Amino acid sequence: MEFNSKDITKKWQDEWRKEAIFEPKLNASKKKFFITVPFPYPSGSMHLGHMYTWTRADIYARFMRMRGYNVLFPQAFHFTGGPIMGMTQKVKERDQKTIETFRKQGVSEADLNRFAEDPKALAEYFTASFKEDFDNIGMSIDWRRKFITTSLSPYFSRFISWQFNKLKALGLITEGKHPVVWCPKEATPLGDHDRTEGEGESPQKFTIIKFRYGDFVFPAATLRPETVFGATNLWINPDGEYSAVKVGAERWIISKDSEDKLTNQFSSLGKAAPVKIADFLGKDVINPMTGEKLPIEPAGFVDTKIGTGVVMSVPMHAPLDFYGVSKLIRDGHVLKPKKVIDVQDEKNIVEDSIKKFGETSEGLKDATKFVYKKEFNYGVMNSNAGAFSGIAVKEVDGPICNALKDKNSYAEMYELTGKVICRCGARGIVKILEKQWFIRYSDKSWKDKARRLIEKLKVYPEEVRSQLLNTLDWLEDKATARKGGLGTPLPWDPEWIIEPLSDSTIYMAYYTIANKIEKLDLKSLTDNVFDYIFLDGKEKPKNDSAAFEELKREFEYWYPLDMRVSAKELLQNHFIFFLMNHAAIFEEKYWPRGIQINGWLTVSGEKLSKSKGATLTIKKGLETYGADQLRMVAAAGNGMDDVEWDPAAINAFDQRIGFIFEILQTCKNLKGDDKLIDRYLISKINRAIEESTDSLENFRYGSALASMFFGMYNEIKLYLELGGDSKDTVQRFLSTFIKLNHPVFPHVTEELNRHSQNETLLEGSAWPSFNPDETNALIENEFKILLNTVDDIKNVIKIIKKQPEKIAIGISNKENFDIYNKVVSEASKTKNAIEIRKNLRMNSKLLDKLLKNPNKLPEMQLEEDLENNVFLQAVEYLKRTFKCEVTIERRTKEDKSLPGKPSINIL
RNA sequence: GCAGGGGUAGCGAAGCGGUCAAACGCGUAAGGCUUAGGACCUUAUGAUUCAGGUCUUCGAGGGUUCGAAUCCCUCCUCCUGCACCA
Repeated sequence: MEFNSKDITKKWQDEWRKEAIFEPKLNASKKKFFITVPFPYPSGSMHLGHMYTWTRADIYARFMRMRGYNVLFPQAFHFTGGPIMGMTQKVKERDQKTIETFRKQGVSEADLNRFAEDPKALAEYFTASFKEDFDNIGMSIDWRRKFITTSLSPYFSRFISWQFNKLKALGLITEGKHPVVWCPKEATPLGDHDRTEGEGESPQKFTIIKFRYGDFVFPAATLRPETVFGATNLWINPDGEYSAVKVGAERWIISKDSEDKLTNQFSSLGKAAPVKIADFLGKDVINPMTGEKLPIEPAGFVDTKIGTGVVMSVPMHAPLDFYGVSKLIRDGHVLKPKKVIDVQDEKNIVEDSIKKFGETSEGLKDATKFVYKKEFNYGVMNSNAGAFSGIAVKEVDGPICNALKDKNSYAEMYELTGKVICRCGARGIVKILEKQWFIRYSDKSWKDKARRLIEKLKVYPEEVRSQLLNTLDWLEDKATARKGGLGTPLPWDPEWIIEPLSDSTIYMAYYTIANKIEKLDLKSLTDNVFDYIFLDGKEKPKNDSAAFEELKREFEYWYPLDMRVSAKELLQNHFIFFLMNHAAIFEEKYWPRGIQINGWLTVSGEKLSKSKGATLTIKKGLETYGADQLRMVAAAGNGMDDVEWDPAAINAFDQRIGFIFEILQTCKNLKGDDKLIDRYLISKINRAIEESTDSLENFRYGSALASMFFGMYNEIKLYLELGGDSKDTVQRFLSTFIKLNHPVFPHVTEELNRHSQNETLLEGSAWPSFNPDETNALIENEFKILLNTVDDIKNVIKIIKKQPEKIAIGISNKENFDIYNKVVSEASKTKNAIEIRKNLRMNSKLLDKLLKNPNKLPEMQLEEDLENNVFLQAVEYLKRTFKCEVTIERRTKEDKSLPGKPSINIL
């Protein structure tokens, strides 16, 4: 009988659906397990890269189902934000690449026309396409709970409104201003993906210190306000163009180049009038912190494009300033440089660093970096810093800025960390958005709560935990709404639409009620109702109370979320928000319990992108390879490793499954008795159960596969080769193999299971249990010795280059075994060969040999009889392998035989 | 720049203080099967030796230890994220 794994896929999918196995019901007597994957954007066809993460989740869902859990694995779709609108726009503009991709994926011209008109049509088309692909690849998803986001889905929108009202009531939403990278031509924020140049560049805050000269203010922009105590003078570029600008009641002198920039950052900026900067040279300004008079000096190195074009000179802490000031002093100016920061072991850090890096402009730049870093990390303010003396540089920024504010000498501005060019060609600038809604992720007590959550969380792989905790440290407030795109409006300010990373943080709770809530009257769903359902709100809603009670029971049964599965790029954004929002809104008992982070599926080392994805769609993959075959790819990775798409590996699957099927059919005819090899195989079966259970549980699917699939396959082959022929053992093997592999290869294993006269579905059947009493390390070890000996014999035959007539294998004598076992027991106490020899007090060649290499001390006890029997029972196998007479003898006197290493005589 | 994670055979990887020349998979080679190819089966796949031996490797360099791919330090290099962008 032929076994075609592709033909049976649909059959079993239908069977599972018919039994509604993926649609779990509340069952208080059963442990539940709730697992999710972040919802996808249905803005194109699903490709193999998508499949990777979902398959990993599905394997877990099926694994837990077999272990007796009531598993909920729902899936919704994200319509919020730009991706879907973006695609619509591209179709509308007839973007060639997009149109081509869609056509390849089988989108008709009529559909394309609909997409151009309506983002919803596009999203719904691909939602259906995703769902179909999910089903075809065997995802055990509960589709009753499917929903979409945005105001297109009023019930979900209501839920999001509740969430945001809740955050606001908790004081976690504020309104404020915010610097963004901005395209002046398109008048929109410039995200990384909108740039042709300058990815990763961001606004950097500069402190502006106001130095006054009469009515004028010289605003020096600096990254290091703490050095103000050591300022000797100001620098301006004598060849630069400068202007006087009204800022409030003040008149600022700034470079002409910085006018535009500041216009976007200061709403109160007045008209600019050019000034002759040379007129100010040599005039004295007042240092607001020290009251000292500082002269304005010329310097060609001042870049009028950076900051305000006015620079504070701090020679003892800035190599460039040191260089300039030294020159002035040589020319007879009276300037008195002073140090305000001390760093241990660095007396003259600026001078030394200039010597080290050289006086070229490149060298001075490097020296500057070096000094900044050193002083920031290790510096302490000294007595020249007055009240700030003794404070570490790291901590002093805030207090000094406050002091400057008190003296009305503080302002701030932003500068890009590098050049940014928009796709439209315009050069990006920093703009301060004056009115913007924020989630206060910087809130310290909120972070503390989140920290507690993360410490209790199960994290796979474990390394991810420290990354989450570290992310908390730098996490700042996040803008949470914007003016355009799809989404749910902010309930109190509906001009603003909640952005995608913010409306996807606690929606897993919505899954628990998604299949029931839409039957209720939308109008009845007040915030009080959600409070009642999710937060145990005191106030029991009056209308429809039975229905609400039911929702509450569902939530309380299924929550918290047990596992969230996703790829590594979401870790420091989505996951951190997801965890923080749960910490803020839900009671501790409903905090998430686990997350899994995986890598990507790569092709020639690169992540599957939209363009590559177009050719590696699920539909194509299913046609070419089959569902279980694709699933095997997802099971290849451990931890956060990326997995390379390797279709060649799929051969290994078909071939081995074919072999298992063959055994399944022939094993009925077996009639043998139990032998040592049966005990060996039973022991190995138990090892496979133990190992693969542990690996699956920890999302180490690559290891699980090596054990339960490849490992078990190799063991049954060995068993049969060594003459194993017990029907019971083989059937035991088969049923274990089939069950262990079911989470990864659900279709094929159901088929194999049915062929073994088993009428019940594997889905829902019990996971094999590990029985330590059936393992036998001694026997396993002896079979390993047998195989090693076979290798040795082959090796020798190769060397002597002749077909042997007879092979005599000698098992070592009792005396040797005794010595060997004594060494083993000593070696369990100490690995020190000298000590072992001291403890054993005996002379023996064997002992010398065993102790020769302390790295290779024997670790496992051996039994003479067992070794003898294993070889005796393998005689037929040995004869077959070497095609000659083979004898097994016990050696009474010394020959080359050692315990665990029989002697070989080839004649 | 900051934070986190990696660098092991031709490739993907396992091992994370002691039977490690390195599981498992892929690839490659030889033989078998076949009209032939594919598939499949068997064997080999660090170097050297030619009676089961020996030597050398785990990004580079130092250190700790009887013993290090595994622990510590320095350096090189790759990947991920750094927010209004999903």
